[in-house]
Amino acid sequence: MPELPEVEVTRRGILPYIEGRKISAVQIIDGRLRWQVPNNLVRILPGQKVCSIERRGKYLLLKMDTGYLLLHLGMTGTLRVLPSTNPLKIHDRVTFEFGELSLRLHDPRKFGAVLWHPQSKGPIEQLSLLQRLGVEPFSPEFRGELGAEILYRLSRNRSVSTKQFLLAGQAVVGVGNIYCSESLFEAGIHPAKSAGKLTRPQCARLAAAVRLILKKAIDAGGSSLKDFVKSDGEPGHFMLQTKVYDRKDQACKVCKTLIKQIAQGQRSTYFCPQCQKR
DNA sequence: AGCTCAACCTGGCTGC
DNA sequence: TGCAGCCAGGTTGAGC
Repeated sequence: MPELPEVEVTRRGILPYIEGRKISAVQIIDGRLRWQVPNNLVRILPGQKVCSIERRGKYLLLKMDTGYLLLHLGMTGTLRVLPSTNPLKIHDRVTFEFGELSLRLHDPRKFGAVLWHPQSKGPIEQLSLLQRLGVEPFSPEFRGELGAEILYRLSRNRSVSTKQFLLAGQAVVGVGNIYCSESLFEAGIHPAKSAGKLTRPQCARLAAAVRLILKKAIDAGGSSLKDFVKSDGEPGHFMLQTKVYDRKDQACKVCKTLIKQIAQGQRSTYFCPQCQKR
């Protein structure tokens, strides 16, 4: 689930309950995530206030009094705010207590991450994990022609497919496997086209498509926010109605041609061979 | 530098 | 039913 829209919806969902509040306790139920969750969080975090909750790519950045708490949802992570009296569920990995409320990271596949970046190590932007990320799709730097220019410039002399170029997030962040297929369809670009051969008009269409698809997905998820605090159960699935993703052998919603599925870099790509051209 | 691919994990579905 | 095999929303890092 967690591509940029889902992470952003999560950020907005937990914000009203967590921002400005102090952590009272931390429990690491199973810290063997992508990287080992630092054990000292249990000691460091209690008493610290969540000053703000920001997002960079698919990372959530909780600004604390003495540093940043970085959270990543990986492939299967969810963050929920629950009454702290609720019992832990299987696959709950870390729980942050805020008095009567708990913020819980639930992550069956354990590809998520919980990291600590103390103020003493400098600005969060200098963290190598964040430094290699492309620009934010909704930032001024990616608005209008600037977005097209970034895609065009960074794709020059690249032999990888446009699908892999976009998914890598070096140019623009947040486009995961689902929204990558959807964005390429929206832009009418064949996923196997070499990134280096993208024309300027194609880059312009792709930049616009990325902004549109991600925005639509965020808007669709926003409607589920009112139910963000639940005693039990999963957050409602708010994935955008897809035009190509997971629609192999189904009719294209535009031209009725059958949607194709191919593998690119060990990931599935879906596209319409009629609507999307090299 | 850029590309490909294995690896990290668990669960759910398909097909025998 | 049981079980093997395959697939899944992300990202790093090794090896070429």
